[in-house]
Amino acid sequence: MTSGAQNPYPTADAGTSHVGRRIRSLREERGISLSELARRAGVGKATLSGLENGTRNPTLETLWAVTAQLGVGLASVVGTGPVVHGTAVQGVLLQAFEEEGATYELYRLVFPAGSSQLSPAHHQGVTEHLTVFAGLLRAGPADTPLLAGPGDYVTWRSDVPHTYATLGDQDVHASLLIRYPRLRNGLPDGPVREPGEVSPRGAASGR
Amino acid sequence: MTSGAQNPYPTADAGTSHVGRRIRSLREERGISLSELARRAGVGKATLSGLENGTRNPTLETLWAVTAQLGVGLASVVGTGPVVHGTAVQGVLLQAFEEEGATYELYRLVFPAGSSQLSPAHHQGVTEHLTVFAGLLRAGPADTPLLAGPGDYVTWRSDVPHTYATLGDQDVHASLLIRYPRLRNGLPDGPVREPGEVSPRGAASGR
DNA sequence: TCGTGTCGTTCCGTAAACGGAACGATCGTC
DNA sequence: GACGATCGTTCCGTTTACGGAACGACACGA
Repeated sequence: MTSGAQNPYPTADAGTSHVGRRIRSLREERGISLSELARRAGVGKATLSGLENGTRNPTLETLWAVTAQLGVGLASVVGTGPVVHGTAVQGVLLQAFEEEGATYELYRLVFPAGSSQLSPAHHQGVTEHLTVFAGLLRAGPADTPLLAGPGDYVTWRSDVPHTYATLGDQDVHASLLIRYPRLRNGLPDGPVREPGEVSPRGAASGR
Repeated sequence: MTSGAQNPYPTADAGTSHVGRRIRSLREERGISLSELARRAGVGKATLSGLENGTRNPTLETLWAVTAQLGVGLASVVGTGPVVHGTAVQGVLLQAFEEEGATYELYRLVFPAGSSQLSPAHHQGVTEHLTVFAGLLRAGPADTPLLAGPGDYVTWRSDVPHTYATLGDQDVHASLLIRYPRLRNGLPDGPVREPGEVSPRGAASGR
């Protein structure tokens, strides 16, 4: 891998240097020197120096050793996640859960007012579960989108193309839970329940 | 770094293989083969095979290339964060924010009923901001801890040793925001406001 | 002024992560 | 059953990230 050939990451090449800056920042906040951190983490000064300056392409093990000494998780230095569905929507992955029958990914989404977004079909059996916090959003399968306002919960099967479009002049804030069922000989386990409906505000609230 | 010599990570050695399992899992959920993912990500099949099986110690660039093709952030495969303060409390870093004057780290904490925890002093100027969701918790400076119930918000300067102890027979769920002010010639900028008080429930609610 | 200590960077030989190719295994298809 | 395609693993030469040592820059005391 000479250069980030086809890395679609927003700050692909700046990625390494961003991690370096973040680590240097964390280290300086804690008031310890490069030499000291290198000693504590059990890595060479050359390694840490190159890492902080973005001139090296560090190893997972190196990153673990360093971030553990800084008392933070690796996740906090590599950024929280990528943009989910293209350009209009800004979304970051907050957390991923791995359960017996499926993997869940929780995203925080912000749709700028007036934006719309078409997302291609996911793999079979994948479902999306969206809760709107603010604004008005029309989302769901491209042919039969659903309308959701603050507090509303919508869900649909995302193995077909689906859309997101804001209504009104307000930014839309929402959380999106994507469920990837574990494949069993090519066919997914059934979803939690049959999606394709709208729960009025509060009905799907956890607490 | 021959072996995870002094890596205090809970699953230090299992870390690499955990990342590999997670990536394999994500790949299989999407129904694409190892060869195909390697091709799309622009990495060698040998690299991806070794990565998924935990027999290699992948590079940051490799991880980026692969996770980007899987449509997830690097953070989602390396786990969300480390245990915060030792053994009793289970805590994961949800997100880290980098602002002009300070860095913030947001943790999700669960204290098992009956547990208590002593945490050493942080660097000067560091403050902790804790919101209790469920249960009853006594937390704060070791000499003058504060009491907080569901909905309560407590804050203190953590440049002295501080404690956490549950009250009652209920697990305590809470969020903890740690603020690391940026150092200016060795001295931190002032904290947001003078901490050391308790806000009654609701007073500090974000939403 | 001259040590003396520590800072972060650079140099260098070694270990290992990298990509490409070859490999056996497993599936459909004829 | 033989063939072809593709699966994931293993082998191998090249590239490069690694730790240790040497380096100049700077701060502090004698």
